[in-house]
Amino acid sequence: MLKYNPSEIEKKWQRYWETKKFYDTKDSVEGKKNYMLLTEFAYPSGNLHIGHWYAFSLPDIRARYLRMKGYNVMYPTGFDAFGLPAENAAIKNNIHPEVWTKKNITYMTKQLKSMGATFDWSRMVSTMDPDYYQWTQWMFLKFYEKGLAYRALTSVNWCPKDKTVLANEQAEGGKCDRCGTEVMQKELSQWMFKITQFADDLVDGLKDLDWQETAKLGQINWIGRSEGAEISFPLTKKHKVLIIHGYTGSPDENKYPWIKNKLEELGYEVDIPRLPNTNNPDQNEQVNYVLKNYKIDENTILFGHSLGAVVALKVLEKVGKPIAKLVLGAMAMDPGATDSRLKNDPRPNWRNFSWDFDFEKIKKLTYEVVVLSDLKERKRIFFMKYLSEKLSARLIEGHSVKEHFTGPTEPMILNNLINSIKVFTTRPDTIFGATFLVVSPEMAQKWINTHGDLAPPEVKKYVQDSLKKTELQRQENREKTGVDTRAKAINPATGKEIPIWVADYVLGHYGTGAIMAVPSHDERDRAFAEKFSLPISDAPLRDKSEIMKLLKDKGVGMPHKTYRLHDWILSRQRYWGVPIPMINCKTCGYQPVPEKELPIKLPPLKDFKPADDGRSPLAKAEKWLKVKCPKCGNDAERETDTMDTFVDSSWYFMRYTDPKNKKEFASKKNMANWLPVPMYSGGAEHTTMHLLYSRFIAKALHSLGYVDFNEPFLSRMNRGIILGPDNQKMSKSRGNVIDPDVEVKKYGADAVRMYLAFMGPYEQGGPWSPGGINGVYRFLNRIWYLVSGISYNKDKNGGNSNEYRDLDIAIHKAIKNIGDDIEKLAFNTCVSELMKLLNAFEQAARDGYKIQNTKYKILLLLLAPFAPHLAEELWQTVLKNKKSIHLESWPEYNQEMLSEEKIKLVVQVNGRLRDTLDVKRGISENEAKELALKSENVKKHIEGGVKKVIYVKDRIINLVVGIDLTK
RNA sequence: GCCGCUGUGGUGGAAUUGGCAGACACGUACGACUCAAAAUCGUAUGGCCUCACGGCCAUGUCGGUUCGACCCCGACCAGCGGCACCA
Repeated sequence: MLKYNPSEIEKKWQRYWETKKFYDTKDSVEGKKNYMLLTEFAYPSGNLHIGHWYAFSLPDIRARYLRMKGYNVMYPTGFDAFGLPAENAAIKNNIHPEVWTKKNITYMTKQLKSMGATFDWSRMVSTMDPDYYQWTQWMFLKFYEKGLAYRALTSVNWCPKDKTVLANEQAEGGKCDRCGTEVMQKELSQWMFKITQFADDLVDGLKDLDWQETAKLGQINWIGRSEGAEISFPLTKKHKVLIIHGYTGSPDENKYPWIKNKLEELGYEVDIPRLPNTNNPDQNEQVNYVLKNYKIDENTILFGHSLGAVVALKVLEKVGKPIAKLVLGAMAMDPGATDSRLKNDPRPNWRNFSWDFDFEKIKKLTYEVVVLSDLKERKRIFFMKYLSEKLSARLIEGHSVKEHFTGPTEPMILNNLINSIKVFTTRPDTIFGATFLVVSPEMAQKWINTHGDLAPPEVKKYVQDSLKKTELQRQENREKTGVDTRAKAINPATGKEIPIWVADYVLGHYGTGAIMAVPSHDERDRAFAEKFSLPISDAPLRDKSEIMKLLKDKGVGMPHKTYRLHDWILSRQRYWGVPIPMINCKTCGYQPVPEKELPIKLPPLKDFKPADDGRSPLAKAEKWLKVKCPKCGNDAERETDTMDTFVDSSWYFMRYTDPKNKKEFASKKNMANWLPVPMYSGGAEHTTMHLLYSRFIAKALHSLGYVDFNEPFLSRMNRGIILGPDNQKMSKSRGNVIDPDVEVKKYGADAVRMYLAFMGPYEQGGPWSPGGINGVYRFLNRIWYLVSGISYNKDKNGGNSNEYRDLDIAIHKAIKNIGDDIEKLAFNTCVSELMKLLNAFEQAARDGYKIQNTKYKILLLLLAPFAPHLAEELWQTVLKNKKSIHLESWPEYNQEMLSEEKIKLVVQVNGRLRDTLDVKRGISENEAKELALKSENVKKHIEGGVKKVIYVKDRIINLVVGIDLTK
């Protein structure tokens, strides 16, 4: 008898399966349902670790099982090939990232093949392949077209060591997640994806997904939706409001008298110039009229409505001095661009209005710009968005407003005219206890930018100092700091005047960047109030909806949602990534690369180290860099930043469905064959990154009509982590690393796979136990000897089915339980079942039964997904089957076999076990009672007399004695 | 601080979801084989009392609901994870 030699048989069968292309998946197969089993593809770090085995070999059990159940199963894999570690390793070893990465891919492919998994290598994708990243670039362009990708100046996480920007998700706890260096805040212009546009959908969409609760909650926490209200606290400083009416308008027109009246009630001074020639306006004439007759300074709030907004912008541009606030309501559009009504307007002066503004200049002249959209015409909304982007303005979309703001009362305008500090709160019901306001240093800085002269020096100093600090430094010091701005606001609920402070415990990037402080209800506010002796009010709570109604009626508060989630900053100042397909032209600004020029290939570069000025190494690729502007044809430069690799990896599963497509990232038809992914397993560390990004990309593509699904992953299993034998995280320094190659050499791939399956629940992981894998290895040996020890044609006497009944029952139970448990991904209990089944076989053999060939076959079929090599070897070599075991069907179980005729009935007295009876299945309560009462041990315990009998058929009979049931 | 998860033998873990707690393994002890060891096979293995039949205790702690609770409810303790000066 030959010994079980895994390394020999495993190589043999791996070659056999590969040559026969067993696992190259067809797009569809007649009569079979498609099933894509997705696991996160690997980063080509250079070596497979035990975690990879856990990630890939366990889902493979399910893949093999589903194949046997008749599915057309795709089990794809690939490589997430771009990224920082490749570049760092490359720099360290003085080898090109591409060479390094390709070498790793080759080596890891070999390692992956040693698992004996059913990977479909014909569909392998690698994100560094231009055929792949051309579509990553294409998606960027499509997103750019629709405003889902944009460039903006933001405060970003900057790693001084890696010299690159990091997403919030990559800078958790204020440390770079690659190198651990403390992250700094830096103001940079970056490309971003508008993931916040889908924030609600990303939260609400989870409801219908079959994901682990922990994964769902992780995302919900990360998105951090808070529902509350945005409330305006008017400043006590009385401003002058200058209202510029629109085309054919006048100070007497609809809402103006009402607004004027209301503002004056609040103590504002209001001017509404009666503009000359309102029915046939001339821009210069109107602008000059305003400039001549009205004083405009830092106390002025300027409001322009419709065509008046155009006048207002020109007025401000000409004044050239800061004003308090600029409000543009329902602004008329550039006639050349969109509005045919204007274009065809017969009045020549109208058309001669200039829409050419120096937006940068205007931005610097205002502390705050608000754009009010009337939300009635789509073109107009588009223009309002454009305008608010140009001016970095708050865009307020009107709800239930009169068309073009022509109602006799317009609270939305009034509310936004008042110069106020807006706060976000989840507790509007505490507003009566709000005794001061606190603004963040970021918000204060904006105000200082335009009104620097007015700010007290200690405020300037405090703001400067705190903005220098990193996020981490600001959070380290929990002791409250802050200064009084000396400005005052009115609490709109109490009407009382309250101070405004600036303090760094208020964050600039959350909510409005300012809070109403309620020391009586908020610990932080209390600590602050106590430290600086600010008033604390014990005003009682009010009913939330009552408060909201009050604030709404006053026009100072609206329900509002805020998110912790920020837009996805995807620019990376790095070489080893996908170039962002944009061109920067001095005259035309950023222009998209024409689609037909894709892919923009990463230029070969010898020196790919990041520059000290923070510019991407791509800036050194001079030939590549210099291009013509696609719009004006003048000299221009390519964008030198590359994309965050999470962009690459957020759509790779779509490519699996159509990996060779040259015309699309994947055809809708092919995607329909496989997507959305029914089952995705991977690491819990990706909950708030990869999984969230992928969901966003899918939703964005869906909204643009390129994919038919809105959620990419219907179910998700986060797998656990394999720890070292010492129950600690594996690490070289601890010396507790288990090398899968070593284990495979010692015990074989089958044993490694099966032990990983056996060690515990998949979502839990656990410590690697050398004894544990040895136990599994022993089990495989026992199978080997059991099956290869049989001799044929000796089962002639085995026809007596009664003799085989115990074994048959064990077999049928195993078929059912293993199938059920694989479906549940409860691999550990599957292995237990297989062990029990082997015990039953061995018991039968020990009892002298001759075991039929067909029974061994079932044993091997059940084993096949778990130990595919051993099962194949015994199936073909020992049992002499011509066809591979992996082309066989999963065996059927016989329901009758599962319900044994004889069962053990548990007899309890007062719920305590007193005896077990061997009885026939299905006996009646009376029969059971009679039998139970005969039991000697039961008799001893029922002396008080049986008061009540609980009978659960085929399970238990419980005799209740001496308990007063009337109580 | 908020949210969530988990507590079962010496160890990893089972338990048909309210019906025999500890399946299946690891480990340990003893035995068989062996000159011996390893490997393999067999027996035992939650604790306490008992020669035994059997009994009592036992699923983090305390209490409750129930004929009956690892499972449901309440309070607490411990560990892990996510978020965190997020208003």
